[in-house]
Amino acid sequence: MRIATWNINSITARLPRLLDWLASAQPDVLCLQELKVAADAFPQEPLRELGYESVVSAGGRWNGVAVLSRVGIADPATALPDAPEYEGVVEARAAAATCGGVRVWSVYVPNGREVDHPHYAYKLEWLAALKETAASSAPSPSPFAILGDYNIAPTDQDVWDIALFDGATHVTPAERAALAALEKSGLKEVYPRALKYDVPFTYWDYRQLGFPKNKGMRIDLVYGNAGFDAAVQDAYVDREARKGKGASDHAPVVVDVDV
DNA sequence: ATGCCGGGATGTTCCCGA
Repeated sequence: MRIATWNINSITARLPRLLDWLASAQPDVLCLQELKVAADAFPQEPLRELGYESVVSAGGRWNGVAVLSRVGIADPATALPDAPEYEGVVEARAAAATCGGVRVWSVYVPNGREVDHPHYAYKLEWLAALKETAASSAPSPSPFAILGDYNIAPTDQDVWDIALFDGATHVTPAERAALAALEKSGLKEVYPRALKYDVPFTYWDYRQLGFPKNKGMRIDLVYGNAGFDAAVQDAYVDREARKGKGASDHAPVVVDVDV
């Protein structure tokens, strides 16, 4: 089974590229983030024509996540249990489904903006809620994984120049401690192959030739429980999808599992 | 080569992303 995650930065703007990518990469399950679409504008029909059912948590202009599956959907969820609110709202940042026997979460972790911004405290609260979900599901003998845009670079090597991130979000000890907490809960990161260069970045800013100069970040991550990790056959970042006009600023992470 | 930001609403400007 092929499972992938991709921050597509607007499913409306990206629909032609999304449909092309589904047809060529042939994932069985795809976790999407940053849909930037209202629930009633989610493109169910063209996805259904390619054989995909969807669990959608749509937030309108911002956020929005989904799980697409062509191997069935059971026990759908459209929010993280005990998800914290931001400015009085539970944002559309998590969706889950059991697809072909694998429990899959698609998550869009809050950005944090600046370390002294309320959004950063919210980010850490959100990650604490995510850890609770991880801790309750990781012991399951069935494969379980949380895929998505974590907005955290796990190590200093996961950004193109750590010196430029002094005092910035995405690299702080507290954020990395949240990833360590997921591992303590029984999850392990699935590290993708690099198809080019040493570090498999997943995001490159649109500005200042970020992609051609490979000024990227590795922030789209896959964490799985023991059953999932044991089933992994291959994993890679499909940087081809970042090329050309009309690309998302993120590339998909693809994981092949033998389940 | 992959080429100098893009998306969407509050709309012709602003907020957000990381």
